[in-house]
Amino acid sequence: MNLKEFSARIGLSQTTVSRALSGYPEVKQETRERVLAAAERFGYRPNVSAQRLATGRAGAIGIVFRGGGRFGPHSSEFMGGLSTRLQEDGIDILVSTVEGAGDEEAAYRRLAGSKRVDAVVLHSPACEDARIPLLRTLGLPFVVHGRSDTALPFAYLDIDNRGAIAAATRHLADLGHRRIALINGDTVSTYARDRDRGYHAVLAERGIAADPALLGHGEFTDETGFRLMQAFLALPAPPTAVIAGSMMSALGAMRAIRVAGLGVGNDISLVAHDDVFPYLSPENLVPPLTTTQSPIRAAGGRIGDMALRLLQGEPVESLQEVWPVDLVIRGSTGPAQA
Amino acid sequence: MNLKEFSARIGLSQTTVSRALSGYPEVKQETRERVLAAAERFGYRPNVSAQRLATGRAGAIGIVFRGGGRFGPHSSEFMGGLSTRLQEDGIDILVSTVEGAGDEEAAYRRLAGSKRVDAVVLHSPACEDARIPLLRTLGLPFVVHGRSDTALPFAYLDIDNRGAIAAATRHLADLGHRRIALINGDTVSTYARDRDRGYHAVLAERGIAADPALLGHGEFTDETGFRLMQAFLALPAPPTAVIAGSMMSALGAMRAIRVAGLGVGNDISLVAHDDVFPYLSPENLVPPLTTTQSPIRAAGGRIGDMALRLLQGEPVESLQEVWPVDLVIRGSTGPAQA
DNA sequence: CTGAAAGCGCTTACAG
DNA sequence: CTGAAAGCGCTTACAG
Repeated sequence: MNLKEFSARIGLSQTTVSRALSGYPEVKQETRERVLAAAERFGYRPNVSAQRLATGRAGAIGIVFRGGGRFGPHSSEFMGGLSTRLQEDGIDILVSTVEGAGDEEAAYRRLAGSKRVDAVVLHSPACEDARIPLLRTLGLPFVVHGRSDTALPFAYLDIDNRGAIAAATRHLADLGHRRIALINGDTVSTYARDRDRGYHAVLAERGIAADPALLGHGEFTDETGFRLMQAFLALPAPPTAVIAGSMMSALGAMRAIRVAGLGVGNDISLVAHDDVFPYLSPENLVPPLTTTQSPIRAAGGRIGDMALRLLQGEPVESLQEVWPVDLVIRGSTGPAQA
Repeated sequence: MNLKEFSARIGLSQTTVSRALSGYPEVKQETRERVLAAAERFGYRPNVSAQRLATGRAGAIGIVFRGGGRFGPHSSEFMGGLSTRLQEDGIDILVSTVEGAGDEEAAYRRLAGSKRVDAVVLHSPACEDARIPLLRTLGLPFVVHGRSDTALPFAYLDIDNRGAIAAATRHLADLGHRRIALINGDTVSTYARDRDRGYHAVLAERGIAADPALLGHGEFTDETGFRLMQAFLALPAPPTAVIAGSMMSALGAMRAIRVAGLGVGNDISLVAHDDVFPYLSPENLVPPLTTTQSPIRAAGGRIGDMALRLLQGEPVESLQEVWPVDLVIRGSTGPAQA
């Protein structure tokens, strides 16, 4: 049933019915109620394609993932928060997957050109990210999950990566550790740079010489965590503590520690950054893991919120947030062994 | 730029331009090339909302998730495959999240009523799933990931859950195990029933009495795996082998085994069903895990394919597949200890 | 507060 | 092989 039929059936014009359904103020309360009740009864729902064409709004927000749709756990949790939030406002979320970074530009051009989305969420920004000027050129509004160094302001939500890793490093230094390793993410991302900075700042603050051999970069997987930790343990002077950038890396690191016949928490202290996955809790590990925690799911929800506000015309300057990160001390960190 | 402007610019009618761009056969080759080149040069792309309204096709496929968007790793991998495949054909994927099962019906009604999607993918079916008759009533085409007992045929792709767990159980029995535990998924799903069946069939075949205390059900999380395994180990006669329904459960089970001071592979054999996650490989665990493996990502891709074919009018009877599952033997399974 | 009608940007049956 | 025009199902400026 379409609007024409439906409005004929209830003896009102299409105009009035449309307005009643869309919540416009100029409809009499009684009329609105009648329309809503009838829509419910007849099961009438406006055709979204027609609405979108008529209003010029796509009613959707886009997000592009590299790696051919190999969503990691971080992306999934983030998406869960984002889509749940956007759904409240009836906004669809359009996921595009591309193979490499080179295809990403084409994806944005396509999204913008075909008016398929009203805005996009940009994630995993590099320190100087070419996608930001591109989106500006395309006139496609965007919210960044993370930060980037740019001349012009933009909407973003980031967590305090620097502060988080600084807190973790400081906690370990307080326990007497002097050889502290860091398993960080890929090298181009701003978040990895910020974490490196937090780490180095505290080392300097405590008069600990930074050893490049104790700093590793790689994907947030169990395997990378394992491999990097094994390399650390094979050093002439292995670390007595390690900070893992994610729960996945931490699982691998724990494994490497055990394989080496060492104990987590007594021989080697371990802190992980936890993005909070419902299926993997740090307090359930043995020993329970000390973490810096920040639910990436909540960040997804908040970014959905910000995207909506951006589309309502809020200036980007008021859409910039940095979330603090808590350090939660559990059993995996302890005094440095002599 | 819209079609009117664009076609005026290149001196052709909207009709011809539209046909050239959509690949209709009646356009002269030379004209088509001219149009495509011009579209590229001017950056013209048809407005998708207008296309959708004109054609009556939503150009999108829907999928509904329960649990408020708390996507587990299985959903994510599946979605990666699905969206990558659909994207090849320019079909969007529309994710709806609902809280509980009760809200799911409303979600389908909304998707169907507003013509937001052309078809949906139904997942995690129960043995008798009310959503199947509902979708049929709504006239919304669908492909099921999994199977369900229904009178009428429908399109589906499932893996051979029964055969997979039967193979795992048989492998353990061959190694001399007589007390084999199974950590299965939730109880209502068809896949869990099929796995139970495969397990029980082999126990019967080998003359092993089934002990209900060795059969556990729950979410595929690290925590559930841990909890169930601890319960098994606390039995008067604990199992010497265990089959975990997912890699997540297996991680938890391994942890429980270690916490009990036992070794995986020597004291307790472990087989896991592996849906293949890029960030967690069974061969990287210590010991490497024996698994029944079936990439859920590939299943997502294939289901995208089937959905497309369904929309092209292929009969559901030709859209029914059951994938065999391989048993890959690694170090986590060994001879039963006396 | 309500309605007639134009317009959103496409596709496609029909005519040539 | 190409084009003029109707139609997809809404929204909304304008008029009353």
